[in-house]
Amino acid sequence: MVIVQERMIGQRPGGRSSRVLAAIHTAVGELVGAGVDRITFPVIAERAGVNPTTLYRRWNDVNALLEEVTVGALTRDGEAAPDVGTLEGDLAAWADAIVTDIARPERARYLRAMVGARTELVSHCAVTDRRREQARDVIDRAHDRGEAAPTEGQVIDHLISPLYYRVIFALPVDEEYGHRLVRDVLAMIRG
Amino acid sequence: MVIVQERMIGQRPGGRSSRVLAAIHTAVGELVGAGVDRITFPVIAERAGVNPTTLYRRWNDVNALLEEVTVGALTRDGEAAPDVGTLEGDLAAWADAIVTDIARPERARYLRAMVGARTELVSHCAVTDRRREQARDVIDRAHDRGEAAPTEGQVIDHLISPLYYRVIFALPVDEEYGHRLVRDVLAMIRG
DNA sequence: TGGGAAAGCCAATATTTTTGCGTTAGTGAC
DNA sequence: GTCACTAACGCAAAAATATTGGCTTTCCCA
Repeated sequence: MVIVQERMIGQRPGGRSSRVLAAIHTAVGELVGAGVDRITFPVIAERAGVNPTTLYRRWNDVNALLEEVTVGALTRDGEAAPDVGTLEGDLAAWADAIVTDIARPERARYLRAMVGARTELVSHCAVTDRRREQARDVIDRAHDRGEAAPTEGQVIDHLISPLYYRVIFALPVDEEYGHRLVRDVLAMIRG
Repeated sequence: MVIVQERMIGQRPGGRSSRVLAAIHTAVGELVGAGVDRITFPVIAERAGVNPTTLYRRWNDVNALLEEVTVGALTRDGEAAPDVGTLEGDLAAWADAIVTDIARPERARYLRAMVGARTELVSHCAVTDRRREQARDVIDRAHDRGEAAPTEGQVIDHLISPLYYRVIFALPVDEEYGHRLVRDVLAMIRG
């Protein structure tokens, strides 16, 4: 006589598992920050003091792990888009912040790894979701001041997309370029 | 007595080398087209009837080979941007062509692999250079007709970039989206 | 033709990935 | 508390992939 006990089969968030996960995330961050070129599971595992098998079991490949770390880091630091007082000023200052952020070599490494991890269509991109919220803020402030403003989609398509596109294809990005994009977006809403 | 003979030390375009190269390119194309998920050097080598070492010697990694194949394919099919008779019509038809092109799963696979291959800054992106030429054509035709037209850079930044951005991040793309981008670009030059 | 080197192949080695299975340690039930 | 259950980790062996040294083929040019 066997009684199959019905129980909540769930994850295990506490204790050792979380410690291991934290160690792995930290290790990845250190390696990427140090500019290590060959980031493999064995390398990460050694630095985290963990068995490589654990990594292979939990993630399909290195890119998937890098994506997870990236998303975690991006959702954690929730700085708001700068508030300068005008739409053009807000957009320009925000573009500057984005440029200095994504022009960092390790951020580029993360982004490219993320792209490699994608295999099938998704409805939204976690990495740029934060950007979407920030765009929302800037636009709302403009509306409150009675200024005409682009839509959220327009900001994503014509400011965020070109910037990320360039970083991903390893093309140079600077503040002047960001400002040009801002001018284009503003011209768009006057058209 | 040794005489170091000064000779053109160059590549070797003919004979076996070119046959091997062609076989490799073909093999990659077939594998990508067939949707094979794990494309490794041994797999490619077997299909091409070549020793894997040849691949390791010639390319640093699979992504580098995929990039080469991609660039070759893109520069080969040199269809011109459609000529409808108006700037808006040209841009819309061109956007449609791009959407149907890059929405294909194997193209997305190529693009993502390319991105993974990039490690250091480059001055231009071979894959989108063809797009730049096409943009140039559309803009020149508009100018010839006396129409106001965006700059080449604007077309790249606000039409090409958002489209590729979406494909790379595995976000859905359709013709309606392309048309929205075209409308934004046109609004921009009126602003 | 024939010298010289580019490009291939083969074989040995290193590294990474995969898999089966024993062990550790969170978690809920009592 | 302690017990049963099992998710998650570790270990070790095997498979696959990547790397490297040295030899052979075959283009290319004189």
